[in-house]
Amino acid sequence: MLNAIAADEIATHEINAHEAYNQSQDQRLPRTSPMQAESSFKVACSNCNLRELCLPIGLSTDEMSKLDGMVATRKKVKQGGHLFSSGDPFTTLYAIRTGFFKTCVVSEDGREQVTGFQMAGEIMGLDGIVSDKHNCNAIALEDAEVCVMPFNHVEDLSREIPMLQRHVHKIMSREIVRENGVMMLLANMRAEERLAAFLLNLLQRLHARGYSKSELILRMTREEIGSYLGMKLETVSRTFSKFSDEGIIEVKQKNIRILDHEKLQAIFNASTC
Amino acid sequence: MLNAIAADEIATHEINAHEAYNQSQDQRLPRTSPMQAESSFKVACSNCNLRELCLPIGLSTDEMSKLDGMVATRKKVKQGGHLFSSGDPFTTLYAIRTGFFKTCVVSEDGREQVTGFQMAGEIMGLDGIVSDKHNCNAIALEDAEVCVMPFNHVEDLSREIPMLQRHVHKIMSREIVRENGVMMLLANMRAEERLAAFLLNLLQRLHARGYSKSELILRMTREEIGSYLGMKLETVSRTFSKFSDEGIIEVKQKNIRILDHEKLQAIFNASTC
DNA sequence: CGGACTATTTGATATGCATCAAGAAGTCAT
DNA sequence: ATGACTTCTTGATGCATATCAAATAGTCCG
Repeated sequence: MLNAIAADEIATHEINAHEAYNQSQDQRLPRTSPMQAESSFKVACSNCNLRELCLPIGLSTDEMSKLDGMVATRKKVKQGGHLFSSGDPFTTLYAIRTGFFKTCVVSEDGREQVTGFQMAGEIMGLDGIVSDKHNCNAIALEDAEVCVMPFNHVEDLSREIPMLQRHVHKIMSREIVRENGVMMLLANMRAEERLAAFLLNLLQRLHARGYSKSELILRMTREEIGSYLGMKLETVSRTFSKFSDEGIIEVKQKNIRILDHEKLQAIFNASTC
Repeated sequence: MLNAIAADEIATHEINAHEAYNQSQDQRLPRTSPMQAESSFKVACSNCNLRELCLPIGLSTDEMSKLDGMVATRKKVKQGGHLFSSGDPFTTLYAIRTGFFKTCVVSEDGREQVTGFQMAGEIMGLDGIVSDKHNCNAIALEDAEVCVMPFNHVEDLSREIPMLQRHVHKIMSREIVRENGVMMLLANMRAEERLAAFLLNLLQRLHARGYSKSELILRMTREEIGSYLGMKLETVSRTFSKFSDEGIIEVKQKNIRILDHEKLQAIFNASTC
């Protein structure tokens, strides 16, 4: 049933991330860590507290040390900055360490279609593999840092470490399944259902990273939400207001508090029953 | 610009297929070949006249003979039959040899969202990798035959043959990019633009397989088209009629003849300018 | 061939969301 | 803090497509 699809596939971006993060909630995102001079520290996946999100689990220490060669370097991107742009030559994948991104395609006249929002532990750049150049823009919605993983390193290591090979395949498959879910959302759901699905998806992904299930800060504008969900910003705003009137959520600008998770879920489920 | 995206990515499903097929148009699809007892012949990619669609180009004969182990067997699917269903354990990918498929997700009450249409040379089953079970149904829209490629064979061979590894990555990336295009179509375009995009996409893929650029037979119903394009079957029908009235196409049931390719392209471009 | 079914077309009407518009709230830079 | 800018909210109206309905065409099978 659609519900199952949505709960598992639309909404779930990460496997095992949940468990991993329940263990160490208070050291979760070192966004405000005093150590800012990362370049002087060794860039090592083996010490990274996001490795449960990015990497396969159960690697031997030997394999793990090989993997440390995968990330060539790190890169910071300021809010509003482009990590890569459509047409850029594709050479590397990126894993988000901190921050929040959107990926989008922009037409000549400036209209944009947001194709996804990405957060810590998620991989960007997969769209570039097919034609050796990027197919979309990746723009930071807040100051961010990413791990730069040259794609031929990834491929070389994948041939040596079958578990990594499988992991890469799963990441790509997951993106395919996610987009399947978005297609369904765009083709079949009404505005309220879309927004409910969107919020539930964000909540779940954030929860897997140790954040609250009942509160979130939107990093994107109403217009960007609308673009992603195939509706106009006014409709996004109205729908937020409607949810607010009905006591389902509390909206204070970009701060959203979930007052009635069940009802939100019910609105989303409505589309499937 | 959107046009470029659409022309290259929404519309293009295959690379190099075009060139390959211009060379040997008359032996293209052996659908009506007298040799029906395939099981008695060796299943070998190296002799397959679809290999330019499925496989990387430029392999050595040594690599090519290794590859012959990739396809374990072939499988026939009758019109209306399921190649696989949502929830089935995932073990293999499938390459279409002959016939035409749709992939879709179905909700409990029977409503379906078509997520794609697949034809000869295209790969199905990628959605199953992430969770080791299939995430959608693959249903034959006409009698079909597929090559069964156990996924662990594919992974084993990928580690030995870097060009195959890259090829597998490209196929998955292409699917991601295709779905990006569909998202844009669903979120931004109006009915006429969607149908124009759909027809142009089919025409291009068929042309790459040696078929006419100005004629096609729809293997799917209006309802299936509508599901894919996020519109109701009545709207699909009306839009066909409109195109017909305007002299852009000629519609005889499932037979479509393109009378004014330029105009069709212009309708599609309209969405991007 | 004939009957039952499915698929398609076309018309009339309803509706959800887009569009247009204007003001309010929030943010940023000086 | 002040003004300029962006983002957001809310209202009024219009339109594209959905919905409901019925007739026609095509297909399948005994």
